[in-house]
Amino acid sequence: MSAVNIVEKKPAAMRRKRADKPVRKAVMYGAEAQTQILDAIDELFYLEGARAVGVDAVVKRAGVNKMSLYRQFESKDALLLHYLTRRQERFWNYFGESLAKHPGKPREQLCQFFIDVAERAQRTGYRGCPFVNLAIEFPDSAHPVRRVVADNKDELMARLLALATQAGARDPQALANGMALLIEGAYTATQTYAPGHALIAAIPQVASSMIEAACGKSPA
Amino acid sequence: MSAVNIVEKKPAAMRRKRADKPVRKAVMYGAEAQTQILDAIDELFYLEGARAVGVDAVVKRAGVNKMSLYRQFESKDALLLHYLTRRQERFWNYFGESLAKHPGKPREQLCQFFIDVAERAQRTGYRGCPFVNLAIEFPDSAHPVRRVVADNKDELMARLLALATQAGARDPQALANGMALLIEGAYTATQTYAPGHALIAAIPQVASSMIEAACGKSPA
DNA sequence: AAGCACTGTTACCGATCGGTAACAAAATTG
DNA sequence: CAATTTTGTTACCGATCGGTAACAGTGCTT
Repeated sequence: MSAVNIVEKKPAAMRRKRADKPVRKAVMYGAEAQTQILDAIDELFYLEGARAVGVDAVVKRAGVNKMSLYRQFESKDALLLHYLTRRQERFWNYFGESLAKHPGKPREQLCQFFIDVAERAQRTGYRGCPFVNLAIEFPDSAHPVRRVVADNKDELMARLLALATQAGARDPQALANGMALLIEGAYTATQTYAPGHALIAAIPQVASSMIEAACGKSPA
Repeated sequence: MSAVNIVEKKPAAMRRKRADKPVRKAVMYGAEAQTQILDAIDELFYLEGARAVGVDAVVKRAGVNKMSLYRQFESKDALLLHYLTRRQERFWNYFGESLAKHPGKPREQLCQFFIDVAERAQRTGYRGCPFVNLAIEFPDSAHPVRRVVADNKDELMARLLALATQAGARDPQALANGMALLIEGAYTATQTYAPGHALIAAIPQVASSMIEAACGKSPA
């Protein structure tokens, strides 16, 4: 649980059989195992927590053998980093989708992101922000996953600052700070407050009030 | 890790020896072990995480024998609840101290709480909100610790609503929601953003802006 | 056909998890 | 004093942790 290597040991046999003779059993099974493992950890680590889920649970869920896992990935730490990269892709997809709903309207874009977060938070199986969860599950700030989390948050802050500037905020950095804290708070509140608490539904209103206060009444 | 019992198995021998004859070795050692265990978990669970710390680490830190622990406490779950109650006392102490700095001035009281949170967050060994951490470490919302956490947050929300009302907010519930989200965000940001990030120092400003926007310019 | 690279499977490693049985010494009780 | 309760200690329980050695089967390449 310490060494790190984001890349797999081998690119795995990707070549197909010569023609389409009946595929017997084995070839390029490694790549298949890899995708099934990635799918398994994406779900298990998120839903049950990275610490709570052992590799035995992963291989069972993925339907592969433990050795098949360790031939594709260096260690559980490597699994964690793969999990993080996939979750990161998903996050920026969400972020981009929210913004795409209001092209050229930064204020509406910011608001929409909170609307969408609040909406996802109501869905069953929602477990908050995977980065937040990992950061808290691994208290040692020197752990490799913590760096990835911090990088993600830095990138988020940069995007927020850009949006706040475009939105015409009087103090863009102040608004970006407020948005950032609100986002972390929204994620966490979904886990600390009782399920279905009214606070979650109120997230978009709090955000839009903050934006309005920072930019002025009329949409610039 | 499932059954719960907040009370100890036995109140433990609290009676002293007849006079003050030389205390040989054993009597009322149980109570002493109890306090040392409570001190140990208060530190270990917070700093390293409740899941990561095993009972062996607890007894080692407490300087007691494992059987001494299990004669005082039912299970590790019981330890968790004791840990929570102590942390809860501490939290409300902090909360009360912040408010006591500005008696009768709810706006300043609210601001002060954020100032003090941000100050504590800079201290070494700060690991965020113990309730947040426990909620995330135990994904199962049916786990006993989750109820305690939810209760704590409900109580916090009630206090915030009272303060927001006293502060003369136009929409007290809206301000209380904002404060609640900001608090969760502040706690979490200390763990997700890189150590010493400027965002943490900016917490009080964000809070005071929000309060000002909700109450109006002049201190009512 | 031979050699090689990779596969799946089993069985295992030492360490740690939460928790306990059992016993001897000590202190309290009568 | 004798009897009982509480103490400290050791050794252990089955389960799970992350990780691996070893081997037989399979397909590809030459």
